[in-house]
Amino acid sequence: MTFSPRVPSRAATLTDVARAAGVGESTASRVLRNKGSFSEDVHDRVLKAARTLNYVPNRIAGTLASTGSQLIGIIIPTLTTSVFPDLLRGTNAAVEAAGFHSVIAVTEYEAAREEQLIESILSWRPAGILIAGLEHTDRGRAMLKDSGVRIVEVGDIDGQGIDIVVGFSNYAVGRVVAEYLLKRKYRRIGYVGNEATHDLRAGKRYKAFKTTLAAAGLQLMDEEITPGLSSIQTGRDGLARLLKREPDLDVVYFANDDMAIGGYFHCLASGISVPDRLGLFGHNGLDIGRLAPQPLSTIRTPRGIVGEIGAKLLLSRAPSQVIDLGFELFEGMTT
Amino acid sequence: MTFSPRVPSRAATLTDVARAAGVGESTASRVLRNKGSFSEDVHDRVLKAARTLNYVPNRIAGTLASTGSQLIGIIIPTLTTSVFPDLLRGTNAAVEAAGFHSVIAVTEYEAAREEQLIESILSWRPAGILIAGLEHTDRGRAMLKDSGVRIVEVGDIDGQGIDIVVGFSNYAVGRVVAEYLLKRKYRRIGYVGNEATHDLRAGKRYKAFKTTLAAAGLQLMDEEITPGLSSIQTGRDGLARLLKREPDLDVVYFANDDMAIGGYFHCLASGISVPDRLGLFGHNGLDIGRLAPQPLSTIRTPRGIVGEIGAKLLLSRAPSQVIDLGFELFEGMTT
DNA sequence: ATGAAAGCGCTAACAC
DNA sequence: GTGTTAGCGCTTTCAT
Repeated sequence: MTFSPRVPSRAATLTDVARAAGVGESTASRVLRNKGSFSEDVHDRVLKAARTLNYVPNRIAGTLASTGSQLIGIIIPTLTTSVFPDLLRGTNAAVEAAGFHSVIAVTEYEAAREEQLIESILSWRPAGILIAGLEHTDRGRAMLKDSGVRIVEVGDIDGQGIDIVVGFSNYAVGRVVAEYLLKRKYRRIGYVGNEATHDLRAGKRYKAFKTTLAAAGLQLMDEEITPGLSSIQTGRDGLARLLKREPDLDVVYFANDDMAIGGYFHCLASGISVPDRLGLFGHNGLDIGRLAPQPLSTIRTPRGIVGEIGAKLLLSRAPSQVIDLGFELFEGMTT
Repeated sequence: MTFSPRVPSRAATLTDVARAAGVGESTASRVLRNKGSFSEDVHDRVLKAARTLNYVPNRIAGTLASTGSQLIGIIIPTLTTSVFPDLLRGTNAAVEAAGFHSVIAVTEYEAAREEQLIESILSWRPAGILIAGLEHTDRGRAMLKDSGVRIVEVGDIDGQGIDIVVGFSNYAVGRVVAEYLLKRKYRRIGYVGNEATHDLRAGKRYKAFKTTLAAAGLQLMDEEITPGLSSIQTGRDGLARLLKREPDLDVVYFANDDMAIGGYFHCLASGISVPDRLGLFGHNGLDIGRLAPQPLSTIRTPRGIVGEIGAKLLLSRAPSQVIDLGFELFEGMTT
């Protein structure tokens, strides 16, 4: 029987590197972070020691010691539609370019879950938090505000922000869409959406849409609100039910492109001619709508840019502010 | 002039809570984590103190002290196609359900960047890492292996894994597609893809595809490899160039659905009848292809499930293993 | 059941 | 230019 030498399986620490290089810990730290001063010779020895020891710095410890994290919290409602991945793409580019990392959390559009995730993310002491929307629970909002870190709320500017707000006005969208449809002489107007509790931004568009119609002396002929998340399926089924009740509608406004495409499929399947017999209007400007046989009329939102600008401001010392990035009405072939 | 009492702006710490509750730090810690024993009375006092102080635990400190993080590192090539968000959706559900958080990093398909991100992610001492693909730089692979944490490689099972591998065989995909096209009597076959350096999985499909053709005594009539990332645009342009050289092709295999849809658009725009005059075959089973005027023939991959199972195994103590989740050939209307 | 004390691995003064 | 020292906020023995 032989004794095998005890091999330390734990990862190498700064202390190990310092010892191997024959210098003090702080010197090794300075070299590794390229901060402060040190001699050429020491520099080489430390780097060599780090390499041979396969040293990977422990940022957990570094963050604790310096009280300054390189983590950014990202809180979004869902990953099911491409809307938020598009946003993420923008944020991530900016975040990684700055040497930070994103910690993401998905609320599934549930307020209670959001509150819990805010606390959870905050417990990582991120350098900042980027969160979708302006509506949070009182406690959630209080935690964000009291956290002392930069907060960026994205995607919606209709309401009271905490620090920095980047997005566009969903009220304006609802109004613009209504005005457009009215201008195009549509009068028998329907709406297909999902419960506003699930998507507050869609609720704002809906509200402004109705208000604008009312100002023109019109009102929604009928609407179909489906519970749960929006999808191609719910859009398709929703339109079918709506038309069963009101076959004479001349246009339908959908809460988003997914549902609108679903509606479009219903029309294709039922032989309803678009846009002659029925016009369709969506929201978001997703690929799926742009690439449909007849490109979907919709509102194109600057999701990637919102994410990117949001992240950049998050990492900046800019003063609190609201940035309206606007949107674009795309007139496709469904209206 | 009055003195305002100095308000500590810093966040409350465990020490603050303990003091406010009139107990020791360790006792407060036990109560807050519901671990160990304490009296009913102490329990209430600590919780009340925590609430009134708006205490948010500092997991950075907690992790450092307990050497056990609640962070999972996720390393993926891109956020541009919906393939990886789909994956993410699966992982995130499992990760959050277990009370963990995902730290994501995007390599943009660059090996050097991946290596750098591996180190960067590792510096957060995650409980595990989920990474796309089996190919990494030597140093990247070494760092992963030596990290001591669970590593899950997803999306590809053709090669040597480090710990746990979840995905499907891209070689098998290439072979199955070739066999299918041959069975359908296609003989004048072309390929449109992007540089294999950018998407190694696509390269494997391509290779197996050619090998299978060769075994049947056939070879690719022509191919068009575009540099850079794949997109609808590159697929469209690629097919156009390919057909200019070889107008007599009867089917084209694309590296993925994005490119295939681009090719489909080229056909629509140029009056090329699909599939009579030219067949098109993609890969991934994206919505965009499923919802095209003529549903795209493609390979449907179980991305969400791969992510979910991968994450579950990541958090488990399961032994190292390879899990083949397979794929499905979807015969659409473009072949 | 509870508290004191010793770190976790690092950074940031502050000496030298 | 370099080393020593004192924490960062928490968890974890180990007494009591």
